[in-house]
Parts: sequence; C-alpha cells; structure tokens
Amino acid sequence: MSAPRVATRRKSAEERREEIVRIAIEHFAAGGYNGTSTEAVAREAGISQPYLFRLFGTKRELFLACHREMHERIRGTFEAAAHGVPREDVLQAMGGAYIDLLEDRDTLLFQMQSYAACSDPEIRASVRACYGDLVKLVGRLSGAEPHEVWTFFARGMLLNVTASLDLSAIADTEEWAACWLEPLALIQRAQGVRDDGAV
Amino acid sequence: MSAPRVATRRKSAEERREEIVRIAIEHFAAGGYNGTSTEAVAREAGISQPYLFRLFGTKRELFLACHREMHERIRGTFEAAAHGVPREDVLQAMGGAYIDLLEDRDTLLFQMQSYAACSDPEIRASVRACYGDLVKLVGRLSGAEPHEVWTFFARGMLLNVTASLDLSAIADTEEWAACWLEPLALIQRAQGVRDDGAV
DNA sequence: CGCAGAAGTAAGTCATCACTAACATGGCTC
DNA sequence: GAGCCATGTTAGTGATGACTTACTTCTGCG
Repeated sequence: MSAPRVATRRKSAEERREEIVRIAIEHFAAGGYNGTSTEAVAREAGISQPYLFRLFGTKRELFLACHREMHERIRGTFEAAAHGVPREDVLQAMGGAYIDLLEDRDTLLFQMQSYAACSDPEIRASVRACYGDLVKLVGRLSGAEPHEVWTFFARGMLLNVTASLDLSAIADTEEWAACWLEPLALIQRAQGVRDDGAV
Repeated sequence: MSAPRVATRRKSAEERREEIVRIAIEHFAAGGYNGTSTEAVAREAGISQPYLFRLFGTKRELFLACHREMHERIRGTFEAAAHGVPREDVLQAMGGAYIDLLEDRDTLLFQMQSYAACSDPEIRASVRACYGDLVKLVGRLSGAEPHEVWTFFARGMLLNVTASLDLSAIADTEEWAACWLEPLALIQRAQGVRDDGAV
C-alpha cells in the first residue's frame, strides 16, 4: 500500500497564479523582497518550487505581480468609496475606506516593503507608476487641491508606519502610541456615523 | 620582492566600529536588512569579514548599532534646531533641520528600511523605542498639541517615501512628482528667509 | 482509444551567506 | 627585548537561495 494519493483535481495555471500571488503577498509583507524565499511560498501554495518558476519566471516577476494586485485592490477601494459621494466628502470617504482596507495588516506592510525594495530599478519603476496613478486618481475623484492630496497621502503613510511598528500592541503602556492610533479611530467613528445614516 | 605591504597603522576597535557603522548604514539604506551582506560591508571597510563579526557579534547587532547611530543623528539635529528658538517656531525649525539632514538620502532610506525590518522582534523593539523617543522629544521641545506632532511626523514620513521613489528624478516629466517635492522646497525657502535675517 | 498539450515534480547546480575555529602579527609595557 | 593582549587574517562549514534540466502524469478532445 503506497501513499494514499488523494485524487486532487489539477488547477488551471491562472488559478494557481492567483493562489500563489495571494500567499506571496503575505510572505513579502512580512519578510520583504530579499527576506522571502520562493521555496517557502511554493511550499505553502502546495506546489513544487520549479513550478512556481514556470508560472512567474523570476522572483522579481512574482513580486511585481503581487504589487500589481495590491495596486488594483487599493485603486478599486478608492473608486468604490468615492462612488456616488458628493465631491467635498470624497477625501474623507476614501480615507475611511483605506483604513478598512488596512484591517488586514498585509496591505500596509506590503506597501512599506515595496518602498523599501525600490533600490531595484524595475521595482522602483513599477512602484512609482502605481503610486503616481493613485495620486492622480485621488486628485481627480476628489477635486482637491494638490496640498490636500499631499496631506491625504502623508496620513496614509503614517498609518503604514503605525502598522509596521505594531503600535496597537503597546498602546496600553505607551501614551504616545495610543495617541498615534487615535486619528485612525476618529476616521472610523466618523464613518460609523455615516453608515448609521446620520448627516 | 613580495607585496609592498604598506605600513598601515592599526586602528582601535572603537575606530573600526565607527567606520564600519558608517559604511554599513549606506549598505542597509540601499539593500535593507536582508539585502545587505556582511561580506560586502567588511570588504568596503577594508577588513576581513570574521573581524567584523568579532566586533559586532551578529549581523543583527550591526544593524542595531547603525540604527542607534541614525537615531542619535536625528535626535541631535532636532535638539540643535530647537535650541534658542521661540517655542511657537520650534516645529518649523525642526522640520527645516530634518530636511537638511535628509540631503544625504541614506538617512531617509535607512529609516524606511528600519520600518521594513520590523518583522524581527528585536529590531522592532529598538525601532519602536527610538521612534517613541523622537515623538516625545518633538512634543516636549515644541509644546505642540499631539495632533500637530502627528502631522509633523506624517510629513516626515512622506518625505521618506519621496526619497525612496527618487521622485526628483522624474519631477521634470511627471507633474504630480514635482508637486510632491514642493512642500520640501517651501520649507527650505522659509528657512532661507530666516537665515537671511528677515522676520 | 490515443495522443497532444498542459500541469506538475525530482534532483541537482552553483553561488552566496552568516558565522566559526584556529592561527598570525603589530605595538605597548616593563 | 620579551611577553602579552588587542588587532587582525585564512580557510573553512553547513545551510539556503534562485533557478534549470529532464522527466512524469493528468485531462480534454477527436
């Protein structure tokens, strides 16, 4: 009697790619580009490492695929949040939506790791392009002044740091950390009010 | 006749450590924690790699030494900038000083890499502690409200991203990138005015 | 059925990396 | 000038990394 060999249906290359990207995002978010091994990603995806390379070519291509996926998620979130909202409330709505998006810390951490990986020219090119795309999108949807958009992104950036440092873990003992988390709670509260139908 | 053997004076362990830290900061800034090899740092420092390990014990300890050094630099810059300045101008003065500090991009990039390396618990602990220290310092020296301090750091954070993406390299073709660099120029200009003796 | 093409793997290559053990040497003191 | 310690090196080690070659197995289709 040899190994049980459960009859697992094969998946299409496209399905596999999506699975792998989902898993790789988690790994890259935690370990960064250089701190993540394709071997670990393949193992968790339940495939051999050579097959991963067949599907993506190089580790860098895998990273870029993850980056595109994250970009799409954020872009989609912004567009959805702005949909049907009066122009002057768009920035606020997008801010709230971004915070929701960040509930899974991976989104945040991956962003951070993308910036950190920018010494690689190809990665930098992609990150620049996506970032620029978001900046233009936010400006267009909100009609806000450049400096408002700038402030919007500065806040987002600080949220990323908040997540990297996992400040919520020390907010009960460090006053400043609690203070750092407050803007986040504020926006959520404002959003809650909106969800309840008020104003 | 064998190799010329230039009579190089030996340096004290302390001197070596300082040299190595200086060089390692550049490497970590570009490659991040995982993307930097102790071998490369040792080579550039002109010593053997085992000796580097004798001086620092582990790669992580080397990184932490670099991080402490960067923290001291920033802290010193803030304190110097605030010295003798009326309280209500302290935030502005520190902002300008920070920008000066960032003229060498390594300072910025190293910060970014520190956040990215925070999945390591020991590094995270150190980064948290130093960051908290700066937040408290800024609050104390400026007497500003927490939300002002928060905004101050948010701006700093966005500067870090600006440096990572090297936006100045595309500012001439991408309008938004130029716009992103403007706040930076603004603060410098304000500072220039101050230096000229006016107001 | 048969077979072509897609899905998937076992085994290996070669480079690199963090870190070690053991040894060599310069310079200061007495 | 002898001895000693801090400063340094050479030569490894075992693990891991990205990536390849060559091969197998499943599955849909005529």
